Amino acid sequence: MTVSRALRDPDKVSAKTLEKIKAVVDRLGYVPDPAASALAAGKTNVIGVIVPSVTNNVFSDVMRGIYEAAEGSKWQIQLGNSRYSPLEEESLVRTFLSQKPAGLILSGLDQSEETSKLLMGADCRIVQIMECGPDPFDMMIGFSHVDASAAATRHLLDAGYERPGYIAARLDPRSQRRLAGFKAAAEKAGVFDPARIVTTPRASTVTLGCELVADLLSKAPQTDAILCNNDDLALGALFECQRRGLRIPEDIGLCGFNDLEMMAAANPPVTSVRTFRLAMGREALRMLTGALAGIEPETPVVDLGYEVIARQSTARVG
Amino acid sequence: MTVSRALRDPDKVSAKTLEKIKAVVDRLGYVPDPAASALAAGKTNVIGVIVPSVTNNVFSDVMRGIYEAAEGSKWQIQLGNSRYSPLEEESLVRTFLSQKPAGLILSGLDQSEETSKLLMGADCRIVQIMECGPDPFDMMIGFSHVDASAAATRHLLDAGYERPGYIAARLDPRSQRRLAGFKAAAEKAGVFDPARIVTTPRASTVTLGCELVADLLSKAPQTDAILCNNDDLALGALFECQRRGLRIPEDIGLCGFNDLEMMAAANPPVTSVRTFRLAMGREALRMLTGALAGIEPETPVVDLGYEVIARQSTARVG
DNA sequence: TTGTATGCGTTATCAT
DNA sequence: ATGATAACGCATACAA
Repeated sequence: MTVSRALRDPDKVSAKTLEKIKAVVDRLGYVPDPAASALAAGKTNVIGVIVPSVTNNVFSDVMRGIYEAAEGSKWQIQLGNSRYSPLEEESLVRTFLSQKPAGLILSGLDQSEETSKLLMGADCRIVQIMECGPDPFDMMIGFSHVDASAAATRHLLDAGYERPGYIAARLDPRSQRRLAGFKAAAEKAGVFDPARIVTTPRASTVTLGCELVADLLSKAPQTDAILCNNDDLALGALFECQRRGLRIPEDIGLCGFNDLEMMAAANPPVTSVRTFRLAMGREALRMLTGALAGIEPETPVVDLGYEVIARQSTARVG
Repeated sequence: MTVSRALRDPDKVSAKTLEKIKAVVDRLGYVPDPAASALAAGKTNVIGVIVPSVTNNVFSDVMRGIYEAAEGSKWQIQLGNSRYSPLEEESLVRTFLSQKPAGLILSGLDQSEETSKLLMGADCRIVQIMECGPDPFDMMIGFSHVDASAAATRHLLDAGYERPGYIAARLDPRSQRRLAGFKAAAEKAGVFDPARIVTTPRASTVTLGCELVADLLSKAPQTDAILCNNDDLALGALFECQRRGLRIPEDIGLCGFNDLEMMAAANPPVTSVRTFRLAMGREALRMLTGALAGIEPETPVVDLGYEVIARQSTARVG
């Protein structure tokens, strides 16, 4: 019993005993059994993280933030991949909950009915990431996708483009909200034309960016700017426009979303909407572990905002 | 006890009892406690995976392969991020082993002395991924980085380039072996010049690809082809060459490594060395779970090979 | 095929 | 500050 205390909370043991214990632990190479601990205590140091994709750059940055913030602490990150499927998400939540986790980090606002039920009854802290919305299960950190893409749209219009189009792949809930933001801003400016929207359920790739641009330009050749649902598509769009001899930004403007590192290095550099993915992961974990330590966040919902990074690809001359 | 059996091995229970049990399990929403199971059985269904980076595209593809192969099975994937640090790797191995995992998947051949000791004494199956080498702890699946980059180098020479350079970032063991492969092939052809090698300890980015090319061309302006340690650098190299008005492939040839999806979409399409990352993850998990089920692989070391995908960026005319 | 007794290694609780 | 006891929920070994 004293050993158990010494290892978990050294202050509760006299210095002398502590020393003795440490020596023996070292000599024997003793390592506590987490399973026995979990069984006896009825809880674990596991923090479950569920993301829709482990390949997508966006989520890998968030994951990195989470791992960095957890580094060296007692918290164990456990990663689940829902592959954009609400059913797989539900199954993962079930699995995680059976492990009596200390906390759960989920992506987005659109959990299924069943998942919501599980989460409401869950005896752990929860952080939703990637978006901001009105009704967090517990805590939330992200930004408004509608606002961010509306801002990007206005940037295109302010730059002098008059017939903006939109390309998107895999319409997950966040993509749909970005599309809605574009539509709202374009309608407000009186430049919305559904013929200039091209989408597909396929997953985003650079190649797909090329194809979507080809589609868009054949359907609506007058398009003079393209807002891309993410930077992979934007890179494809850049390549495809250049292959067609279109000058960027003179003939056509280009804007991405997320501001991956490559956008600044491109030729020409591509305008994008910066999002704070590393910080989001880091802060999500901090909110969670803080709450577990009894320190509640000032507000349950944290909006990290976004920033339109204007570059040459939308710097129309004249 | 019968319930325990029914849930783990339904065949050992009569159909009638099974049905009754299922009904009650459903009604009560019973979920077994993995901690209690681990404690009683002295083992778990956890498969620990340690990768050096969760951001790098290369590893995210491998991870995806692992997750896909584990989907729906009883095996629980647990991911650790060693951030290219042998010490963090050692700490992760220690943590994983305390959980009595069924298996471990590690990256590379270069575990520390201490890590090796831990692994030799470990009571679980082990798969090393990313590389092939002579002395697996247990099983191994990957390819030869030396051979792959030597093949890429020969491709450049066969295409008629005569003064190939090499750019690389973050010289982890695999990068070093790729550099060694380039050097060996270039020396063999009598075209090796250390002035045409530019490296940095910084992590690979597209922007860094631009900078390294700038460096290379200022140190060795006669360079007529660049072999890039990975595709991020290659993309940066593409942009930087184009910014400088160099024609690809006429003035300078370009070859990447890994064949990320974007290389085929680029303008011009960029030659790269294809590696089988998704398959590597998938097969690593299959080898592991197969072995756990008593089915040993035909050979402990599996070489997945590589393929030089020649594209326009090295199609020199004349 | 089903059930009983026992123990896994830790922690909560209470006592000293 | 330290220690004794019981309990956590499941699986092993064995019995019926």
